[in-house]
Amino acid sequence: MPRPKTFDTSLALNKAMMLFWRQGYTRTSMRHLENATGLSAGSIYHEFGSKQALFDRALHAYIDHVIKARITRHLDGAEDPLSGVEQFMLSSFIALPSTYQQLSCLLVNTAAELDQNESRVGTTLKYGLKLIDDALARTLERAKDRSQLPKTLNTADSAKQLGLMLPGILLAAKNDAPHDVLERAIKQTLSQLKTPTAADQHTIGERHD
Amino acid sequence: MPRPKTFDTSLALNKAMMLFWRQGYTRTSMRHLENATGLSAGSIYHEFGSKQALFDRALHAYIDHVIKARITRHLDGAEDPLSGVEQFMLSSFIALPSTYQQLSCLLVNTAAELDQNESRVGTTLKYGLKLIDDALARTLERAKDRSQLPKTLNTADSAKQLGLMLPGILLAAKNDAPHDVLERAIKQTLSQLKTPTAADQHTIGERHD
DNA sequence: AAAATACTAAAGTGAGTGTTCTAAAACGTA
DNA sequence: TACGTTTTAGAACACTCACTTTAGTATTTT
Repeated sequence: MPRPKTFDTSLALNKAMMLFWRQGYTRTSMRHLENATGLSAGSIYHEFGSKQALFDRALHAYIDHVIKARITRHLDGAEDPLSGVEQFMLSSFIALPSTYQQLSCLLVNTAAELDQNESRVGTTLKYGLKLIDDALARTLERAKDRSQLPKTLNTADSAKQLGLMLPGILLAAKNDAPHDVLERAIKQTLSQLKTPTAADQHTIGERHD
Repeated sequence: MPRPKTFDTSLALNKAMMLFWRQGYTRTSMRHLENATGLSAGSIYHEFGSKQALFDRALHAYIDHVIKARITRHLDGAEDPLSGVEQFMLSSFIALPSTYQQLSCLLVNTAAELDQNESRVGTTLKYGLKLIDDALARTLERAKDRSQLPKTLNTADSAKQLGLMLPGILLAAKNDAPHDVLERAIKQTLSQLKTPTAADQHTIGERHD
């Protein structure tokens, strides 16, 4: 019986996500969001509740679309797991679709910008980061099965090691670091994983915290 | 002839630096800076010109005091260069003096928060990051001289590799990542450097960009 | 004492912030 | 046609922001 809504919620959410991605949370004002979504502030608050809640949903949308697509494409969907991992790492700062270029990563940006006491966004953030770590570990395990990596390698720790490099890579890329330097650091790390080390022997098995 | 100034500029700068370190640039208002320094807004503007200029000087102070102290203590001043590097990496998220605790790193925070077109702060930032990379490379080279690392190791690339991990480590620590996971990732990376890999052979010598 | 400089405190600038209110508009049903 | 309900745009709210101005006071030298 009531008046039906005239806009597409998920389309508006996507517009908001792109804006947050490009500008971060703080630098994006409600006026910007009004312009980007085509909605008025009233409608936005009616639909999403608050700027923070909208951001949380935008972050979720980012994880579900952008991150999961990259995981599927470069990791789980990779024919060759080890070069898939390399592609995944490289794709964090190059070879993005043209519209997404120079956008860094919303997850990393959020982790840096986030105020500790915004626990709602914090849990969404951790969910996204864990998604990446797990996918990396899964793919390293697959590489191990194919004897691309030594049997002694701790894949969970190695996945963490790679995951820890991503923020640094993105920040460096944002600050005009030459791409070949980043590329070399990634390739060096991966080639080190291929070589068995004494340290691996001490940390086989368990490790579930 | 005139009335001499009654406040200590470098002391006020240090107070401002601590505040920026704890809260970041955007979240620190002029009112906060007035309270922290004990100066009135008028005096601050007379002395430093603008909030941005004050931040730039605070960042310089951070580099010259905090960063250089850590480099001297853990890298250049280390008896054992390799374990010095390990201590340097670990000290980024633990074992800080109690007053500095939970403060992450102003350099990393700035790199993340920075708007690309603030070129003044951008150059200061690069200066600080290069300081770290160079010190790491220097110390790895020293470790190589003592046969702690293989002669084939490219120290510049390895320094970059370690430097790229720092932002990730700090962001992870800020987001409640368990310290032992971070510790293991660091130690694993270092033990990998000790093992010669095929990739090293291709990248010996040159590399000056 | 006069001149010059340093500093504080407060008010005020104009722009921008997230959020709420209001009232009109648009629909399905009675 | 009129009603109940929801959507919508836009004004308005109360506030903070960086920054400037002004007026007054303090401390020095000439």
